[in-house]
Amino acid sequence: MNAPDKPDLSTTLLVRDSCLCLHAQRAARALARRFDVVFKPLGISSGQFSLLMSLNQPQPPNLRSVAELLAMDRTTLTANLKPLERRGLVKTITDPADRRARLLKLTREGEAVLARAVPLWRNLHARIEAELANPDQLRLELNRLLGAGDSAG
Amino acid sequence: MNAPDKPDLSTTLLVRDSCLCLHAQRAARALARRFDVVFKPLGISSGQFSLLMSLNQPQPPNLRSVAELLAMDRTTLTANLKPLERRGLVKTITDPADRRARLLKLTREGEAVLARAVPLWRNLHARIEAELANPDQLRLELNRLLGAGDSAG
DNA sequence: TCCATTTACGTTGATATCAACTTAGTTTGT
DNA sequence: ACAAACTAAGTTGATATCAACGTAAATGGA
Repeated sequence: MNAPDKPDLSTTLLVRDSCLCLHAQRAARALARRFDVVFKPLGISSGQFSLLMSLNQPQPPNLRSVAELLAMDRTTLTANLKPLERRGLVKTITDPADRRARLLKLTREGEAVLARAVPLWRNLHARIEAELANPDQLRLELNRLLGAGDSAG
Repeated sequence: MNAPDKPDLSTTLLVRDSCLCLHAQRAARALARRFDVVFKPLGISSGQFSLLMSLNQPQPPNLRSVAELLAMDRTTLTANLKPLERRGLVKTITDPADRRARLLKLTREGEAVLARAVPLWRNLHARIEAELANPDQLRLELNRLLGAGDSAG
């Protein structure tokens, strides 16, 4: 129970240079800002683009499955849907096969916004990939970070 | 000016599988949750850990430089400091050499919390690195995403 | 010196994020 | 059929995130 001292400078530098959580947060913030800028004329954010796109399926998915796809908390998704529903880009219907579940569906207007966003996404995304040495490898590694979660080895 | 149609399924799948913004957000969220869990006994989040660690410098940095280091908006940092100041982990002083600037400093208690967090970070971070094929490569690519910002090429 | 510009920061308003708790519908064992 | 367990989702409260706007201090040119 000795009072822990202040971490020394070498530890600080190690964390700053190597922490994958920090590196991922920074990259995520920077990328979000860049996409926010290009989507701004359409009135949507980068996160809203991802969400709308994930709803563009033949069969309307329920809330849980979309939250899983986006690797976000279920309750975060509930919150994120609110402004999109209010603006008429998304609507929800109770699943007739399971009245607990809400199925999420793009409206016509939601589809139109998404269609206009796609060329903007293509343009910026191509520029971003050009900045990278190996985008495919990056995607693979990022996906690996989703897996386990908490299997305390 | 023709009304854009709904994006077709192949486009949707392309975006879902390749969008680096989406992939980065997902990985960032998943990582944050994992670190939040291990830091919970100390009452700090993963983001607060990164922030506290970035203040552990010989010379107290000002707000702008920390925001840059974390690649976050300056006003976000202002907001993030509030709960840490309220809990007495961080204090700020006006820079005597430039009275516009606030210098950010860990308190003794902030240093103590940070010191107790380090072994928890080491443990989880090692497990996470073990899940990856090439952590160094991942960090390099993530850092590349910080650079340009908006140089519309 | 004086004023325009630049720089550092704060506030506000909207959205994003998650844990903890709650409600309601479904499934299962008997 | 019925109660227990499980599952889908909502609500609340705290923090995180950023753009837009506003304030004050430093800087630089005439």
